[in-house]
Amino acid sequence: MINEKRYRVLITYSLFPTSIGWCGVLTTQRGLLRLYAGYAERNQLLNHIAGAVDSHIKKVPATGIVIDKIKRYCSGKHVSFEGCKMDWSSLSPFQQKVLKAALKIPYGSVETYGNLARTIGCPHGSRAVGNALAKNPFPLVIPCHRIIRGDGKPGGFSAGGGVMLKNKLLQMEQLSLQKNR
DNA sequence: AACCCGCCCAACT
DNA sequence: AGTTGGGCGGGTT
Repeated sequence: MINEKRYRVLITYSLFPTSIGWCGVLTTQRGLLRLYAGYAERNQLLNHIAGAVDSHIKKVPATGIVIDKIKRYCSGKHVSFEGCKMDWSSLSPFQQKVLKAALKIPYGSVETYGNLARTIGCPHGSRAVGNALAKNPFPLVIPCHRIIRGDGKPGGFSAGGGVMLKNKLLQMEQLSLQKNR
């Protein structure tokens, strides 16, 4: 449960619609705390956030560099999220390792769970990698949708929208690259 | 410490 | 196209 007292910081939230559904961010002064993406209804997203947060948090306008990038990414642009400040404080060392490795997968390309496990020095940890990615607090920004199964199937996707959204994002990235060739 | 689960994988059938 | 056993981190009791 997300709690301002535990984090010892103020948390604010913003909601905004995109072409892949309603998105939202939770932010502290340390940076991005949570990112939600792909909700069909604004209220679904609101309920989800309300269920994850243990205190009253302040709503702020959906502006700023990160939100801007998310909006541009969702509209099919080739966006780099490099330089986005994120609050990693609630994540285990293993999860941080997995997510930071995932961050290096370039726009428009994919990697398998097994290969990612190998690159972080955990050769038989594919399933553990999947577990860590399932709890990715920053979908889109950390492109967990670019990690697929070894047999070519998409695998799972726990962010709003599920595997449908995962496929849509991959397709969107392919299309964007083809256009700019 | 034991137990269970999960965005998996390779090697089978 | 299913099934099986292995493998791993993390949460729960």
